[in-house]
Amino acid sequence: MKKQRHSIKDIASALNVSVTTVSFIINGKAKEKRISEKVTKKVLAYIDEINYKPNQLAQSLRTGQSKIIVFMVEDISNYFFARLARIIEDIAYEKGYKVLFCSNDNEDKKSEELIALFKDRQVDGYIIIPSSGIKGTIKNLLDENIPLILFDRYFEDLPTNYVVIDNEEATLNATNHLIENKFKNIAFVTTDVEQTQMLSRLSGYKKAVGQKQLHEIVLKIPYNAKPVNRKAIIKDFIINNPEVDAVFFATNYLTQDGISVIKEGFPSLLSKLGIITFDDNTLYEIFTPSISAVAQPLEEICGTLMSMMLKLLKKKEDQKVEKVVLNAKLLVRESSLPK
Amino acid sequence: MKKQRHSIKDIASALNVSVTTVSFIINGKAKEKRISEKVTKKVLAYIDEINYKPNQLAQSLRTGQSKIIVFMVEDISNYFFARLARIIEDIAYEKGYKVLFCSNDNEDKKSEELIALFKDRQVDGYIIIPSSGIKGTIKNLLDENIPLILFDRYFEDLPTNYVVIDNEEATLNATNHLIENKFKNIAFVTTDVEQTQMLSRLSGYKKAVGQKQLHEIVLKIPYNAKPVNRKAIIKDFIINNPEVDAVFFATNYLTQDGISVIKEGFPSLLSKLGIITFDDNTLYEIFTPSISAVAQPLEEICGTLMSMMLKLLKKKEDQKVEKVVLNAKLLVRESSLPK
DNA sequence: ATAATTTGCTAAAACGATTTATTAATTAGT
DNA sequence: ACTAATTAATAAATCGTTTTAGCAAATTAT
Repeated sequence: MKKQRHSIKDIASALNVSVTTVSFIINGKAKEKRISEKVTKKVLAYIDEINYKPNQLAQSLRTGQSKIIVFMVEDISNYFFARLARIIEDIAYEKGYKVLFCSNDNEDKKSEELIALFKDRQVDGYIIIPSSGIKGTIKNLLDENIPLILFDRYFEDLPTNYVVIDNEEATLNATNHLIENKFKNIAFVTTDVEQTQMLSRLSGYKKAVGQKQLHEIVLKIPYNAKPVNRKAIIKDFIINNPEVDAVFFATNYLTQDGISVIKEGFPSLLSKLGIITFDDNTLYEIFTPSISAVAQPLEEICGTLMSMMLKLLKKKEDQKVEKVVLNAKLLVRESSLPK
Repeated sequence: MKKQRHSIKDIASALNVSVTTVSFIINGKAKEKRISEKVTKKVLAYIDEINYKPNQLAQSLRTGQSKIIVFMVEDISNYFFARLARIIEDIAYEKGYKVLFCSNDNEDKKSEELIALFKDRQVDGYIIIPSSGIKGTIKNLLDENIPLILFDRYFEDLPTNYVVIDNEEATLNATNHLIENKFKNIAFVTTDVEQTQMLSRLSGYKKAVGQKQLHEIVLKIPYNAKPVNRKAIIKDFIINNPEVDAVFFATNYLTQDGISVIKEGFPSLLSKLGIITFDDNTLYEIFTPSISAVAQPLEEICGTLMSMMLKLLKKKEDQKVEKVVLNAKLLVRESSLPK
């Protein structure tokens, strides 16, 4: 019952031409290779008739091109990454590429395992959110001249292509927005990971409060802390800093923890506190109060990533390293307006 | 500078043995094929030394196994699907499989294009949320004896493996919960797609209100309506049905639309109305009021899917069709409790 | 009429593995 | 001492493409 898959060989023998001829025709090299109009038509017609589709595996083996790219993020179930994934997917499929998505949980071991895995599979290119300690592995990819783009964060001293947003500018603006709306004691809740994106976000906040001579109130939560512990830390922080009238959460899971703590422990604060979060979520819009967010330009990020990738895939040699910095946008909602 | 990738041939010639011998050893058939202990050790040592990894493409071409499975959902950026994807990813990678995720937007054309695409790539198995009109395509996969599991919904008259939840039971319970909490006029907001999951959800609701002799108040929103139009429809519905004291949203994007409409147009209703939504989201917990949700057992669904898939991949012949129905869980939060 | 080109097509190698069939060298059996 | 069985290894076919190198026939040039 199993339907027969056709191969070039089948076509060739059915039409009494050579495999070479068929291959040339399929690959649009008929004219260039001087295959007669007559034969070309015959073959194309037959291909159409039996609905022949080349075996991609064989093609890949021969050409060394798998037509697969890797998109590695922290956690594909996270809203921000999932949105990116979807946009990348659409562009890639349109261009004839398939995408292997994977999550590294921002862990070096996972990142390295995954990269090793993909190498055996002759993946054509990598778009990666690197965990902090895989500079070596990234450098290897670089040395092997494999198409590679980092995004969201990067390594200062590694000449890689990357696409990031101007995190400092983003938090600077957002913090200023809070200041303009009369918030005086703005806390910045972030993690302790020393990656470029987080450092820039912190630095933007510091710049803003510094310029206005306000107090820096920073809470760094250990990256590996479990949700319960993170919440406990935030709760303590709120108790110990009663002067705080606004909170800037540097990443979305912290926002979630923070709001949860406030809702449980200090419900009256929810409408009083100024709140801004980094990375938007559709649901923030329908929160009560709706939550202001720094939104990354998802389409633009993905568009840039993919057009860079396609360029890299075309000609692998002597390409200049491209560093792209895009701008985030502050979505002002109720939570950051005067109360 | 490009690092040389090693092939079996390289190993063979470096050690003065045949390619066959090396292959046997790599595949653990040394004893079975009577390769001497001595040669085996030598080869293994060398493989380890140069860190040889077989070329998966070549392997796949020869064996017909790509070690790739497809996971097709409506939209990978949707929270529910993204969560599933992540869990599937973890299980698959652990078992040596890679996953091609893709989104069909519940459109037949996309689904069919994607499936056609993957066939050329010799994908080993498919886990699919089918759009409503691809019964034919699914049947073809079935006839070709390709490992296939549908989930979330299925075709009544097609003997496919599937994993779904008991939607009827879920909405029946959830509706009863509203009734027990004194809500009398419970609206059910759903879409007009005639797929098994949506029909069952509706039927569970109808059963519940029927048993208690309450009014059926059902709003079916065209699946293809744009968010703006969906909201307009919901708004009209609210205006025209002032008796409604609770709303059951049959799927998560409708919840979003609904809350948005309520927040904008009828803010006082938000705390008065009973609300339940289908499919949970971490953020619902920290909403004000927190939103009660019917939560599907994600881990269980994915675990079942993958163990079924691995079984299918092992021995392709004469397998019984498996139909698994799991139970959802009602997460009771503020929105469905008495006011 | 002969040499040089052009046209139309193809044989065969290659990609990197797996697997079947076979060979050569030992060892065991009688 | 001669056959049978076992051990150790390998040559070659295969998966389905792409691509290089080349051949024969037809055409053009001289």
